[in-house]
Amino acid sequence: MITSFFKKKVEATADTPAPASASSVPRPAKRPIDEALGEGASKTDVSPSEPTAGAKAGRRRKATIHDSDDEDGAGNAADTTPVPPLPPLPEVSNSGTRVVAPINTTSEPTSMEMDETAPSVTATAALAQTDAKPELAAKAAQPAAAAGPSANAKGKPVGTTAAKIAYNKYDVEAAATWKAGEPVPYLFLARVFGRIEAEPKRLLITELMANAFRTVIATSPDDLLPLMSLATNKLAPAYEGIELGIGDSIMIKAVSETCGRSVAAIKADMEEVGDLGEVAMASRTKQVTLSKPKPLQVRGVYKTLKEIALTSGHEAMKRKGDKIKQMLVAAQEKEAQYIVRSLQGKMRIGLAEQTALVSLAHAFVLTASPGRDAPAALRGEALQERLIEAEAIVKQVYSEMPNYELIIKALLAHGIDELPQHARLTAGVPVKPMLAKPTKGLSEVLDRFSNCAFTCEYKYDGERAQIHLLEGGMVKVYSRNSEDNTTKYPDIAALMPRAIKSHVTSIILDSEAVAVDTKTGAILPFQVLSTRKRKDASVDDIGVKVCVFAFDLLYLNGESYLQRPLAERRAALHASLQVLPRELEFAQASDAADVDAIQEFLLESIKGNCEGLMIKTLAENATYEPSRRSLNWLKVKKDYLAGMTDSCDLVPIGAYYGKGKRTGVYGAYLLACYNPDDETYESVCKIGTGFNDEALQTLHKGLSERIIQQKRAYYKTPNWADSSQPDVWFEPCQVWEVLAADLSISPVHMAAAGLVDPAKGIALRFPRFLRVRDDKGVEDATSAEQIAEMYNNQACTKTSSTLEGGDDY
DNA sequence: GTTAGGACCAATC
DNA sequence: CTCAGACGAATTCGG
DNA sequence: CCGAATTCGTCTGAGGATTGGTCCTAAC
Repeated sequence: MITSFFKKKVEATADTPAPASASSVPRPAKRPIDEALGEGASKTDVSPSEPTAGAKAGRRRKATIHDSDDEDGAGNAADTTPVPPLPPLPEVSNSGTRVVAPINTTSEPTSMEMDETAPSVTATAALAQTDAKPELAAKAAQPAAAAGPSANAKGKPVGTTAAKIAYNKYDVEAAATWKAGEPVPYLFLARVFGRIEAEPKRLLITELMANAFRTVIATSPDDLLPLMSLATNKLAPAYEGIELGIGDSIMIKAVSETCGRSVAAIKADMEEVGDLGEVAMASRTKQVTLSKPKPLQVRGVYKTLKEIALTSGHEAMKRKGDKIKQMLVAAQEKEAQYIVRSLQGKMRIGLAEQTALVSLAHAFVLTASPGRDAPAALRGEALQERLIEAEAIVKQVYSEMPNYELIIKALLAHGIDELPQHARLTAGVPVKPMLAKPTKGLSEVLDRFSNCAFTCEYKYDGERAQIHLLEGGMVKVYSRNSEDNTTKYPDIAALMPRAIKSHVTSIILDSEAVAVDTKTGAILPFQVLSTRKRKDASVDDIGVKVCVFAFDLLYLNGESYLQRPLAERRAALHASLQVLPRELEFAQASDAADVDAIQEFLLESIKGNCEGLMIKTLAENATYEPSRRSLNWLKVKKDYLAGMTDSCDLVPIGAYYGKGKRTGVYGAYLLACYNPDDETYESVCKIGTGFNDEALQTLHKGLSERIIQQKRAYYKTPNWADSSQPDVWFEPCQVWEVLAADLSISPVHMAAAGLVDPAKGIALRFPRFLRVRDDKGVEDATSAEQIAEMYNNQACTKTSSTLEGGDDY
């Protein structure tokens, strides 16, 4: 019966909806910041909370390329500034030529020139009033005009091995308004961030950041670590466990208090603007401050953020709040915006770790270092090769030693080429784990690995555990994100000495920690694992037992195994450990290459309460190098398999305003199933992924017409705090097809409450939007009873396994 | 002063 | 964890 | 064979359920 239900779903999914061409709705990746927000004092001010501003923001949001060009043009006009001191921005070389999207042939020729001269200058107040010296702009414009749009500065045709990033025309020293050795003003960084945020091209972003690094290296190298940390929003290595303890709620309060505005007013602005940082900046700019506080410094902001993170105990929130307010009060231009974003943990400027690492590498190539040619000696292709080489070194080193402090110290002291000798893989320091790329099915896997040896392993539904055994016997356990989980897993620490064979003195292994029933040995669901104590657990009172399923070896007896092929690493793994049943085992693996055998193996894995398979090459391209190819493994999860899916038809009953790039549309919806027994709609999950831009627009438009003032009496929805309640409610009017990986007993959602658990309802795990079901009425939505049935039908829920769903494909 | 519950956060997937 | 969009590089197509 | 078109890989930032830990507040 259930199978037939699934079958029905499969058919339903088969007829594809007309795919919307993404080009039909040109939405710029980055919305230029609204002028109204930046210009506080100088212009007739329009508060963002006022309706006019909202309308304006809305228009801007749909801006096409034209608008961005306008922005560029406006930014070109240099200005004077009332706010000293003003460090000049690093100048970008004009290697990049804007390639206007082929669909949009309407852009004017002017866009080119504008772009060449000042690719990232926008009309924001902060940047409009920059120092962009006219001479500089003119200088930059000239060679560009001469070279033409499809050639780089040297006039070489684009396409061959033309310069990736030219790195000309940046006067490292002149960019600094501070004297060498003095602290770098935070304003310098804030302006760089501003330019980066306005720049969609990654190569130019890389260049902007690299130039900022160059200037700081040349003048105040002590500030390089703070700079890197602020740019990537990492206060300390993950394994040191330093957390800000600040979230949106606290930030909203802090902003409202600093700016003397109500929380409600801030929230109202958020609806329009979609970014608390911008709201803070706008509110600050409008404030009249009597005494001017000392300008913020890069190292000062960094230090304060760390202090905030380390604040704990009685009145901690108050003390954190005070520090935040201090910074915000001292903030000028866009400083407030980026301070707020740092505290929120989302810089959203289009530059993240990977790009920052590249910039860092490039900066050191372009800076004279011990035993290296002066950068001036490097030109053209030689320079490019050098940049690429440096990039690889830095990324590689970072993946083996994810610690900016050590890397930057080593870079400053010894330069790039010596870096690997000073920051290498060590037991006790986590390695960035290798990740897997999702695939849509076995056929894709076979496609990809058609001509090389590969192996399949069970994909266990637990938690990644990178286990280090150090010389001397100490054991450390790290998570997927390099957090130190040692005190969470004293049981793993205890089993390691028993598991290693006698020749092993130190080892790093990669594994999945999975909850198991010690009596039966059965694998338990992830939900059970997550109830384990997280900190300072003691071996004696561990409620949930764990079995470690080891699948890789990265390091053995002082030697790195990262460069060796998987076949070899796996052999060493098996040779180094002995199985301790229900405590440490090897991941179930099969080297079979024929389709039927793999299919069978996949089915078995699912019957064994696993998520599916991991597929990895054994010999070629089989090293453990997350830096070079982070997704060299493939995963086949059961929810991608036709016939094994949990697909539902659900009704959107509420929605949340989107933030960031979803500003102006709903960012997420609350979905419900239908319970015909008492004619209610019971919430089963929120959903915020699977929509393309067009769907976001259409759904927003369509459902905005169905808003009701209050939620209906027959909506059974979570008992959330006010701050989590949907921003709007809808009448039941649409049915959406939604895919999920699993169903879980929910502490908040209401679906099928009473049918499986006496009080709790059921929720979807990893829900994603597939399409609107125009063919279904709201009362044809998946019923509460069906949800319960689907829950009970899951492999891990079943007692007597009758999972013979193989017939479905 | 102590404790219980709630709000919020950070972490896993 | 899932997903979409953007850029840039690689590869394929067509004259 | 070269330039244009297309595909592919990488990176970023939107968003999900669920849990334990921390701090605050209100009641005792």
